Amino acid sequence: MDDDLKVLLVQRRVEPYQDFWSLPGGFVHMDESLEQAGLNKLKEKTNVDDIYLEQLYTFGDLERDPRARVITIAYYALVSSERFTLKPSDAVSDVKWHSIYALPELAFDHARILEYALQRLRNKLGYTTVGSQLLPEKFTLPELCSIYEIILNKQIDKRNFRKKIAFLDILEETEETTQKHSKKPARLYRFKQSDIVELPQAGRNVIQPKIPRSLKGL
Amino acid sequence: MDDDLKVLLVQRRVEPYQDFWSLPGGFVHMDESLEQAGLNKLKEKTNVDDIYLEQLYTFGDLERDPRARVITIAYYALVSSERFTLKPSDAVSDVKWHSIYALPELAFDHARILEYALQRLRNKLGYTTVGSQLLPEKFTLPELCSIYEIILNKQIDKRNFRKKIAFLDILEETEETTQKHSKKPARLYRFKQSDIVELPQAGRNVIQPKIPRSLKGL
DNA sequence: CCAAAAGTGTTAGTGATACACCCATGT
DNA sequence: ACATGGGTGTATCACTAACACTTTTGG
Repeated sequence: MDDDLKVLLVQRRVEPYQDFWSLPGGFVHMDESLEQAGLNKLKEKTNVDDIYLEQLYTFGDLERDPRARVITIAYYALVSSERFTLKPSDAVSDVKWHSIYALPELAFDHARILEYALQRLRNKLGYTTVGSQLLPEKFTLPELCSIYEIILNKQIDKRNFRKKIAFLDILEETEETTQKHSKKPARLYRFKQSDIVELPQAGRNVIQPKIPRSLKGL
Repeated sequence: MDDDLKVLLVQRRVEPYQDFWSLPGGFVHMDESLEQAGLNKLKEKTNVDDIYLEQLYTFGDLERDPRARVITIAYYALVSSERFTLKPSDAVSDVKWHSIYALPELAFDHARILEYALQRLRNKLGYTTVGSQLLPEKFTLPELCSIYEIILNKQIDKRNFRKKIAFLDILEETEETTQKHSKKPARLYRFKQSDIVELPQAGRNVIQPKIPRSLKGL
């Protein structure tokens, strides 16, 4: 919880794009499912398993890698960075979290992949409970709200937010409140279902960027 | 235009799944982009090029094909079936359009792929102009409406539909009307932009299944 | 007692749905 | 003249967005 949306990047030790930052990845083995392969790659660089990966898109343009034709099946996941202890592997010189709003220049077409991922994440936020991945089991409503604010990169009205969440009926109150936050204590909540669920139609578009009527002429 | 949503399937001549119907496909060559590969495969079986393909999803489970590990990068497209003349290739015994609402048993995990595709298509219909792919350049509003009805598999109120379309401001009137449809002639329209565009936020959910409030508890 | 964050309701506007009749043509 | 499909308007309801003050705690 440090109020930023970050991406895990690894720094390349070898050409091409030596010293550039890139998305962690590797080859899919014959005996791994795609998702399992993603999990394995991730485990090599970090210490997390038991994490929800979602397939993003498959990138297969011919010029993606100057050395050879490479097809990348991109996955993404959300985690609290607290759950990680990074461990650089041999092939890379460094592994680090980077704010998605202040990225270095990336290797290959990885900037494009990230852009696509961010867009997807923002959409998903509107009709699923993906946000749950970024919080501990129990959390406060202001914390949940700030997940939305950080990912959507805009301010959200907290009264409307609370109303919407209440209507969606996806949380349950606990008896506990925060302490020592040096301010007024906040009630802790937990998700009724721990996995990511689709919101009912009526409750979609939880919070989405407002687009003025005048743009209708698209 | 025969009032049904159909899928192009090929019948397998060889094991496994001999005589089963399956989605057309093939291997991606080293020097083809993924989309180009899709177009090429399609061209082998039909006679269309110049068609908009969209990547659906990449399926990579280990048990998909009993012979070997196969990763399938699925694409889908929409076309008026009139634009096609089918030409069976050597590897298959037949190529045919099948109503998506009355499919035979399919080879491999192709039923699942199709299900996924239909779901995606229905969603896209709500916030893009994909439907345009299924119509000739000039078409009537009832025709456009029936595209929605067929794909969503439900009735749509034509007054609300016309209102919504007008508001979206994506069509332009032509001077022409239909003739000889043996009934009252209908005005012909055309899309202002010939490609698929995203609808403005305000105009999304053109037509979507109504979900009663009482389901809010997901 | 002051600063900081938590918590709480109402109103106005906009988009969605439901619904029934007249019109133009071909036969 | 009639059958068929094209075309049109209104009223209600539900969701969204905007907005300001009080409460609780720690220092």
